Formats: sequence, C-alpha cells, structure tokens
Amino acid sequence: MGEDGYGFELPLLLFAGFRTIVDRLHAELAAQGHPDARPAHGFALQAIGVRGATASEVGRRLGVSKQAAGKTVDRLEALGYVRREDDPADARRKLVLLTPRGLDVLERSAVIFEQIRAEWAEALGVKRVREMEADLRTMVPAAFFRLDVAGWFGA
Amino acid sequence: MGEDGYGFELPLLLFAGFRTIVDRLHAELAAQGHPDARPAHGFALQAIGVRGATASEVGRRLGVSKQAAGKTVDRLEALGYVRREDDPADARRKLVLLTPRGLDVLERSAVIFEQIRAEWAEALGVKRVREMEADLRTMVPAAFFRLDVAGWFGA
DNA sequence: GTAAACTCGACAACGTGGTTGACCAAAACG
DNA sequence: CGTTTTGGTCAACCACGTTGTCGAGTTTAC
Repeated sequence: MGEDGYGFELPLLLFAGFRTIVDRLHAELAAQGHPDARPAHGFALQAIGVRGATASEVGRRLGVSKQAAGKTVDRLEALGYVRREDDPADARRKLVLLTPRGLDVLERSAVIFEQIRAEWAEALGVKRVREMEADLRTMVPAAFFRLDVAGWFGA
Repeated sequence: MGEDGYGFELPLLLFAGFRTIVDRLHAELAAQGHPDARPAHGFALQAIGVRGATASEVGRRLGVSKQAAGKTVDRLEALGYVRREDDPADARRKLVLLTPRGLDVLERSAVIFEQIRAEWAEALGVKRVREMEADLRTMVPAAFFRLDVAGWFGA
C-alpha cells in the first residue's frame, strides 16, 4: 500500500462526487415542479433528444436492450415527459418525442448543472475543475456514452 | 452556458471514471476466481469488515434499510462470501462474518485498486491524482464516508 | 420487578432498471 | 418472389431498493 492511502478511495470519491451532483440536481428539480424525475429519465431524455428517436435507437445510444429502453419510455410517457407517434414512413417504428414538459426538465437540468459546476469552480478554482475534467477524459474510454445505470442511484 | 461546454459533462465524467475503475476491478476479479462478485458486494463486504457485523449495522453503514442489507447478505451467503452466526450474548442478533473467500475478494480488490490508481498516477502524474482526490473530498459531504475503513485486514 | 419502549431479523408486497427468449408485422434485400 | 433483418411487445426472471408488519428478545423507566 502506498503512502497515499487505500486504493478504494479514488473510485469511492468519484462515485461520491457523481452522487453529490445528481442528488443536488434532483433536489432542485423537485423544487421546480419535477418531483418524479429520476436520474435514468435524464439519460433517456437526452438520448431521445429534441428530434425524437425510436425506443430501439434509445437502447442503442444508452447501451441497453430495446426492451429496457421501451420500459423506460413507458415510464416517461406515464409521467408526461414524452409521447409516442406512429412513423408514417415506416409502419414498424414508433417515434418517441419530447413533450413541452420533457423539454422543460432537460433545460432546467442543464441550468442546474451549470450552477453546480460554477459552485465547484468557486470552491476549487476554475483551473482545478478544468484539470479534473481533462484528467477524467484522459482516463475514460472514448466510447463512454454507455450508461447502464441500474442500481447506482438511491430511491 | 459557459465556454467550457454543457454542465452534463462533469457528472458524466465522474460517473464514467467510477465505472471505468469498477469495470476494470471486476474484470480482474473474474480472472482471479471471483466471476460472480458484483460492485454492491464489495461495498457490503467492506461494511461487514473483518470483525463482522449484523445486517442492521451493515444497513446503517451503507445508508440503506436493514431489509435491503439483509437481502444483500443473503446473496453474499449464497456465494460463499459470508456466513451467519448466532450471537451468544444477544439472541436477537445474527453476526455476519467473512469467510476466507470473502476475505480473499476484499484483499484482491485492495491490490487491484492500488494497481489502477498507480496507472492513473503514471498517466496523469501523482500530483494531479492527489489533487483530484483532495478536490473531491472538499466537494463531497462527509456522509459518504460512512464505510468503516479502519481495520480492513485486521490492522 | 414489571410495563413500556426499543431493536433485530424476517416476511410480504411492491417499484425501478436491467436481462433473455419468443413472436408478429413490416421493411429491406437477394 | 422468398428470405433476412428490424421494431415493438409480451413474459419470465434477476438485482437492489423501498414500506409496512410482526414476534421475539433486550433495555429502559418507573
């Protein structure tokens, strides 16, 4: 063991940092009219995007099965964040589209994330935050758009 | 939005960094005779510790309900990582104790985490890794350090 | 010393986010 | 054409979490 402490600290700190930000985000979202939004919803809504996507496409973008993506879309639909629409050009496809409410939660999330990052920059210095982001980009495989987030968030 | 990009990047990078390390850990563990080990097991085994603990204590240390902790202990028991033993001093309690196999996976995890951290230090510089850890410690609430680290290997 | 309060472990029901496998209808391809 | 691929859905299952309930055992208060 090195002088820097036990090895599990680094992954634990990374996870704790992530959870700290995500928990803050959802506390803010709850206070801004989105009490039922969950982390997985944000990932899915981003994968859907303003131009819409099919459930299968969402699954591929998130690195999960089309069935899992379909169930997530079901929940988003029940919460009013997306709607489904038949694709006139392909009778198999059902386009998933953001509702105004879905767009709202995405926009608010972006604003809140910016606020949190600004707080980190104020506490640590902009340079240190930028270095942290750059270092993480160096160490993370490029194709990390794959999320597979199950179980990593609290209730 | 600042010039640094969208706010989603920082939490996504933290999560990606965590996942990158944890995925590496479990690939190594699988190659070293622990193919069924999962991330949640590692957290639970740490919470149990070499001196053992009850399911309720594990739940408190991990910040989950005693029922959830009990179910995780069930799985660890089925995998041979822990055993349960009646507490002669308190007929309500059932002590959860690491088996030799449970201790083995903990020890191997510590070694692998050290290797991964050394790789990060080689790629980024020891100073930058230390700064990252220090910065994260600054930004993360102390509640995330509930895991009882002292006495990991009987120390 | 006994009654009340608390704690532990267990059971049940449920929610969320995943997985495979199977299947049909529609599209794409030979 | 017929064959293969693709999109959506249903069903069963798993991992991990939640509340609520409950009996048995231990503490605490009076």
